[in-house]
Amino acid sequence: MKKPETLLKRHHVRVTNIRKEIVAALLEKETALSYREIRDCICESHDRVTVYRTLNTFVNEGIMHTISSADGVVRYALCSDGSCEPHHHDDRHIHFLCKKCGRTFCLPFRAQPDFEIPTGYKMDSFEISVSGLCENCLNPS
Amino acid sequence: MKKPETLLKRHHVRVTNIRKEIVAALLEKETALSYREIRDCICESHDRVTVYRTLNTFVNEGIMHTISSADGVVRYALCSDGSCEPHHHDDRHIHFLCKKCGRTFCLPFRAQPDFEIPTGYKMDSFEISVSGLCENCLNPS
DNA sequence: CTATACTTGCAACAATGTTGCATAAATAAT
DNA sequence: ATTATTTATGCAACATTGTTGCAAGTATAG
Ligand SMILES: [Mn+2]
Ligand SMILES: [Mn+2]
Ligand SMILES: [Zn+2]
Ligand SMILES: [Zn+2]
Repeated sequence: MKKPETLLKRHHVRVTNIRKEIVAALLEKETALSYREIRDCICESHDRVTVYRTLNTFVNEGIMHTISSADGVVRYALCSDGSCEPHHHDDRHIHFLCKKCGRTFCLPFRAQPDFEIPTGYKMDSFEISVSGLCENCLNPS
Repeated sequence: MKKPETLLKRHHVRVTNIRKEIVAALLEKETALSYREIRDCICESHDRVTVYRTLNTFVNEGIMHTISSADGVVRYALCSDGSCEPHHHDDRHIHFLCKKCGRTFCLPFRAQPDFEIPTGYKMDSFEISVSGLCENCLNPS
């Protein structure tokens, strides 16, 4: 388990309470979280605006990336070590939305499929969102 | 070129002005449109709420489906004939977002790739969003 | 043509997200 | 350790998206 402070320093951003709290929430839950969920994990006294600004900073600095699911909710997930440079998110991994518990996971990188896209179109990057049942919901222990 | 009225009747929804205008806009542009873009295509006097309710009706009746892109904007696209049943959108096609012109296209169905997802997860459905350059922007005529 | 079922517009509300500006806090410099 | 500088925060205000309840209007079936 990594310390939020270490992570922030490694990315050369100032260490503040709200930043530590938000990173801690993401590290603890181990899933992607929406603004609302993040809000519910941190001290209530922080202003909404500060939360949004913090999340924007994290995305810009390559600390987190956003995931916009089919349900229209934007979620934030920690970038795995070294996978995201500032302003250059590496999107080679797949996102998984569990239909039962509603949690969103970044799946570990696996072999990527090839696509057939029509002639005339040029592909730069792609994103794959899978939905179904997560480990926990499929095999409740 | 199909008539909006025909399309609405085939789906057993009442034919009203706003419905004809919205379907006409989608048929004409041949791309997915956001609420904002749709609003700019139709008569200004229609109420916002009616636009949203119309779009919801269309999605529920299988006339359109939504696309939530990486930019967080929800777009609406006509379902190709027979591809969508009410409440049961067929998501076998790929969505393409052009980085230059910003337009979103539903690509015609092609062979689908296989995914490797980690053991323990069960996949129900998936969605693929590709971004890059569209026909028009790649080969300006 | 009339009855009825559905659609519309309006008012009100809630959530998300942004900007400008003064104050406060974190870090760098002394 | 103290001060100076840079950056972050809180507050007010605003814009946009999206929803609901309700009364009035309209499309369609009979
Ligand atoms: Mn991810
Ligand atoms: Mn589509
Ligand atoms: Zn689950
Ligand atoms: Zn284009």
